Amino acid sequence: MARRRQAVTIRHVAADAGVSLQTVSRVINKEPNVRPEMMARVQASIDKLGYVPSIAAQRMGGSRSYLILALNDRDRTIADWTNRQGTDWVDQMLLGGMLKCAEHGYRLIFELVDTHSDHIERELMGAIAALQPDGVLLTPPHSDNPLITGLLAEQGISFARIGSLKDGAGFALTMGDEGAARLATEHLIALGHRRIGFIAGDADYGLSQWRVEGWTAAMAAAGLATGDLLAAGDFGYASGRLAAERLLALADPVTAIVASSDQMALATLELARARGLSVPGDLSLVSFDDTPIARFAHPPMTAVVQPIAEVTARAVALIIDENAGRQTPHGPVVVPASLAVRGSTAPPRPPQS
Amino acid sequence: MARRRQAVTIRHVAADAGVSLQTVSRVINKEPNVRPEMMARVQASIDKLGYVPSIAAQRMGGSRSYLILALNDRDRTIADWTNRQGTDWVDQMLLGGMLKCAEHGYRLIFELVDTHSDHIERELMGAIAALQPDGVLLTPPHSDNPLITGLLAEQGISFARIGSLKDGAGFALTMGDEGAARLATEHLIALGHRRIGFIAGDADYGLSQWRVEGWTAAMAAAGLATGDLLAAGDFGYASGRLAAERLLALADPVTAIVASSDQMALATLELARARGLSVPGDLSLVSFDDTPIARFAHPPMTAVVQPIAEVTARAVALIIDENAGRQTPHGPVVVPASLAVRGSTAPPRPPQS
DNA sequence: CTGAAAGCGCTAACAC
DNA sequence: GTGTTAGCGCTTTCAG
Repeated sequence: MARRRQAVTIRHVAADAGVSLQTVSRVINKEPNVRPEMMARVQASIDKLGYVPSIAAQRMGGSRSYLILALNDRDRTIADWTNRQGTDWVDQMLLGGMLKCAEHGYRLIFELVDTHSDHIERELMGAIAALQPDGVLLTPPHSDNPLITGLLAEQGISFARIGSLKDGAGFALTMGDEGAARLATEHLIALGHRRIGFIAGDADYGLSQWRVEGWTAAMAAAGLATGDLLAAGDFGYASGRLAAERLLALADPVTAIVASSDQMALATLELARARGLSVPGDLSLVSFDDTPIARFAHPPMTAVVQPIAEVTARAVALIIDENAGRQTPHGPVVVPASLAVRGSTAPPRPPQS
Repeated sequence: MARRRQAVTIRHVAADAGVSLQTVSRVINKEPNVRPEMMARVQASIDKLGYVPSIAAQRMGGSRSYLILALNDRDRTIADWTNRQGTDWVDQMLLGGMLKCAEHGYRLIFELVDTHSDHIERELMGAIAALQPDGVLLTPPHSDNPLITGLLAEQGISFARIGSLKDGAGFALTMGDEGAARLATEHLIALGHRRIGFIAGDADYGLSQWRVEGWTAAMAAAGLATGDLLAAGDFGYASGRLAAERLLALADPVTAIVASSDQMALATLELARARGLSVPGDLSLVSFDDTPIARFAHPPMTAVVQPIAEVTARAVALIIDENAGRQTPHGPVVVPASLAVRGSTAPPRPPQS
C-alpha cells in the first residue's frame, strides 16, 4: 500500500489563489478580518480544486477535531442489537446527531462503554486520547455518572447529558419525563379510570423517578390514591411481567397501567391476554418509548413518543455552539415527549353493582 | 476553551522507559525488530502512564488513520429512521462492524451519500479528504457503482462491496441471495405448493436478480412452471401491494408467495387479509430480511434471515488484513442467509375437485 | 536492533 | 488585513 497523502492541501489552494496559507485557513474557518474579495478569490480556488481540509491535520494544528463522541451503554446496546426487537434508540440518535453534525462539518462517532465496570475511566480516557473529540454525548445511565462527567469537565471537553436534570458541568437535556408521565396518566383519567397502576423503570436511571412523580402528581391532582399502585421494574420484559402480576392481583384491581418501557408494557399485555383480560376492554395500557414493538402490538399501544432524534440534535447544536464560543443557555433543555393515542386505551368497564 | 493537547504523548513514554520515540512507536505498532525485554519495558511504561496514541497524529505521520467508513444510501436510510418501522440494517452493521473494528483499534464511521446525485464523486472525495479512511464499506446500491468503486480503487483505498459479486477492485461479499431464495422456495415446495409466486426487489440492486434466479432454479428443479408467477417490486410497501394484487388475480392463483423484502411481504399479508384470505391457510408467505415487522406480524413471518452483522464483520476484517499486508482471499466471500420458519407458511389447502 | 532527523497538513501566535 | 514562524504527535526515512 503506497503512502497515501492528501491529494490537494491548503498549500495548493494558497498557491492557486496567490495568498498565504494563513489566509486560506482563515477562509476555511470563517474567521473575521478577511476582505470579502480576498475571501471570494480563495473560496473560488477551494471550489475549483475541490479542497477539503483534513480533520486529522486540523486537530494537530489547532484545538478542534470536529469529532463528537456519542457514548452508549455497551451491554444494553449490544443486547438490543442482538435481540433484533426493533429498538431504535441508536438509529434515532444517529438521525438527529449525524445530520446536525453534518450541517456544521462535524462527524459523530459512536462508542460503547461499560457502565458497571471499574475501568470506565480508563476506557473513556482511551477514547478521548485517541480521538480528542470536541464534545461528548452522554446517554442514560452515563449522564449522571460523576466519574464520567468529572473526567470530561476536568479535560475541558464540552458534553451533553441526555436524560439528566442535575446542575453542574455539561448541558442537561431531557424529554420532559415527568410531564410525559402526567400526560399519559391524565389521558387515562380523562377516559374515566380511577385505579391506574404504574410500573417504574430501573432506579439507576434518574428519569425513572421523574416518571413516577409525573404519575403521582396527575393522580393527586385528580384526587386519586396511589398507595399500592406503584410497582418496581427495570425496563426489561421479565420485570414488567412481575410488576403486572402484582398490580393485577390487587384486591381492588387496576383498570389501567402505565409502564415505563415498551418491553414492560408488552409483558403486561401478554400477561393480561393469558389471564383472559381484554385490552383495552378490561385493562388499558400506556407504554413509554414507542419503539416498533409497541406500534406493532395487538392492539397497537398508546405510547409516549420520545423525541430522541430531536433531543440529540439539540445536544449536538449546544456542543458546537459552545465550541464556537457562542452563547449557550443555562438551565436544562427540555424537548417534551408527546402521547400517541392508539388502541390500547379505552374507558373502563362500567362498575358492576 | 483552552487549547487542548494530548495529556500523555509518545514522548512521555519514551522518557519514562528511557528509550527513543522510535522504539515506542515500534512497540505500539507491533513491528518486528524489537527485543522482547525492550518491548516489555516500553509496554510497562505505556500501561503505567495510560498512554493511547492520538489517531490524528498517527494519520499525520504515517499512512494509517485507523478509520473505516461505512457508506449507506442517504434517502433510504433516513426514510427508514424516520418511519421507525424497526428496520435494523444500520444497527446490524454497527454490531458487526464496530465490534470488529474495536478488536483491532479501528473505528467505524457512518456516512450517508446520495445514490442518484451527480455529485456523488464530490461528496465521496470530500469524505475521503476529510477523514482519510483506511477502508470503506459499500452497501447496496453503492457496491456496484463504478463511479464509487473506480474512485476508491484509484485512491488506493481498501474497500468491501457488500451485496456484490462482480470482479474487480475491492472485496465482494454476499449473503448468498440465490441460495436463500432457493431455500425459501424449496421450503414451500416441500410443503406441497406448486403455484409459488415471487415478488422481486428493486432492479437497481444486483441481489434482486440473484434472488429471482434462486427461485427460478428451485422451481425448475421441481419441474414447476414460473411463467406468470414473477412480479416486479422495489422493496417498498406500495410496490409489494401492487405485485401481490397481480399474483392473487391470476386465473390459476398462487398458493404461496416469496417476497424480496419484509415490507413487500407485509403488504401482501395485509392484502390477503383484506381479501378474506387466511395466512397460511389460503396463502403461504415468506419474506426476506427478517426485520421486526416480519417477526411481529400476525402470523409471524417465515423469513430469510440476513446475517448482516456477520458479513459486515467479515468485510471489516478483510480491510484490516489488507491494510496490515496480510494475505486476503480472492473470490467473493459468501456468508449464507438462513431461513426462520414461522407461522406464515403451511401446506396448501387440498385441491377441490 | 536502535536512534536521530525530517516532515505530514494545519493553526496559534506573532509580526508586518 | 495579511504573511511568517513554529510547532502539534506521530511515523518514515536513513544512520549507526
